[in-house]
Amino acid sequence: MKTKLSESQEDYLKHIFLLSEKSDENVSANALAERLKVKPASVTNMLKKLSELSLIEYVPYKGASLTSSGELIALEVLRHHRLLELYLSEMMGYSWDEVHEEAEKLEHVISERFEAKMAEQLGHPTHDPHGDPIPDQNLKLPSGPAIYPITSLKAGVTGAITRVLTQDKDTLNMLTRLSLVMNAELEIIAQERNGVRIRVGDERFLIPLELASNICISKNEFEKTK
Amino acid sequence: MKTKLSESQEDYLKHIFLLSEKSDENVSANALAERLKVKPASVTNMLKKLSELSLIEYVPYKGASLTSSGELIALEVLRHHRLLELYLSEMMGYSWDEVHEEAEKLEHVISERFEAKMAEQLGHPTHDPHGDPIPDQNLKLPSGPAIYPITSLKAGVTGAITRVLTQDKDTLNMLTRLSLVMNAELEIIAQERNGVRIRVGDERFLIPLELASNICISKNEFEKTK
DNA sequence: AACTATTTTTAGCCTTGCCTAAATAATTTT
DNA sequence: AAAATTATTTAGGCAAGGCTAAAAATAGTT
Repeated sequence: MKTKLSESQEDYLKHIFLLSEKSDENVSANALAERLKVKPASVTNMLKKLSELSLIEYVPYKGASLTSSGELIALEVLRHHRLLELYLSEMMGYSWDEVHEEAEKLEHVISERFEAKMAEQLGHPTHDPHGDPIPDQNLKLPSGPAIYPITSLKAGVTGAITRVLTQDKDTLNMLTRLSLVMNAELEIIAQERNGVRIRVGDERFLIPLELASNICISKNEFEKTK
Repeated sequence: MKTKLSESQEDYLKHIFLLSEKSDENVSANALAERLKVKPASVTNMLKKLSELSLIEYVPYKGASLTSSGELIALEVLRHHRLLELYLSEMMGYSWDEVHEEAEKLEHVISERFEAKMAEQLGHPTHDPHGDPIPDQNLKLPSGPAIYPITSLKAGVTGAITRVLTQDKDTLNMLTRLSLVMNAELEIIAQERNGVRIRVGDERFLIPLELASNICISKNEFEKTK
């Protein structure tokens, strides 16, 4: 149980974690296969191995969920990944659409020392460049202020972008061109059947639903009346 | 021929390069096996594959040497490795006995972009923390000032440490404790049968031959007589 | 030149992590 | 509830890159 896992195994655990976050249900072989760009049969194989190692609970035909030790490993990998994204972005001049790929490779390779150095130099940050939360040294996820996908907010609400739930390079690049970057102020103009109409500075956009559901803001407080 | 090599293949090429540097002869399966902590039979296998790929010239029982395309790959890996060592040391507060291990893993994983960013931030350096030369963007090794292992110098010669040919953590740590670090000024007191007697500051040491042959200095010029 | 010792190679096996094709279970439709 | 569709698992294979044991080549000694 002390043996170091393969990169592949770490990836499986990471994506089981990420998929569980969304759905609360057991993670299906199919969903994993799609994520990992691998055939479902290969997933079944790996799930059996991870189950042997007590890193997941796996009931054939019923999907998998992490055990607590599996979850710790997933969080460790996630911490690596998100610290790396921020490090690349803050310290090495990467743009937010470039960080994901590089982090994806490095996350399995860096030492605890490297992780600690990054965290230190970054001032023990709580969120990466996409607003994703970074587990702390004890692998606890930070409890940030409430954030909302812009699809869930009423017209008139304003707030700053705090999270963008995609790692797709081209999408991120597109958002950059629209000034829809981290911390950008934004107003919800209207929810419509084909998207969310918003204002950013002087510009107005109609963001298609699929994209809009990935953009999250923290609502501004009502102005304090003095 | 465009296909990316495995980490293992890259390592073979790197170590063939490093071994050729020393001896000028073909690299033997045995020497490689020892370096790579692998059995000679495994080496033979890999040499056949690398030969297939025209990355080495391999004559059974006669050892291997790099082709020019194999050498380019070795130099690329070496550039990654040495830039990483310097980056870890300069930008992340690693000590020189810690950098090797980490660089060993990262060298196969970082992108060209990462390489370029490091080089840029470090001001396109020519030597790593052990004084090893860093191939430039075009993979040319820098031609530095002449350096000499302290075993090869006469009594009375002084100079600054410019290269230390070991990556052994404990040896490096020991050298640090003795203030035998990069750029330290040093005087050769005498060559003796059991080692080289030297002075560093006020301290005098007798460095065993095996270690001494790994420590290189650039000789000080004679004081200009005005 | 012959014999011994050392290196190197061959042959066959193992594990990891992927694949395809076929079989089986679960789910949805009619 | 039976049939059809979809999801999952089983079975058998493949490539990488190690391993061991045995055979063959080279080198060193007498």
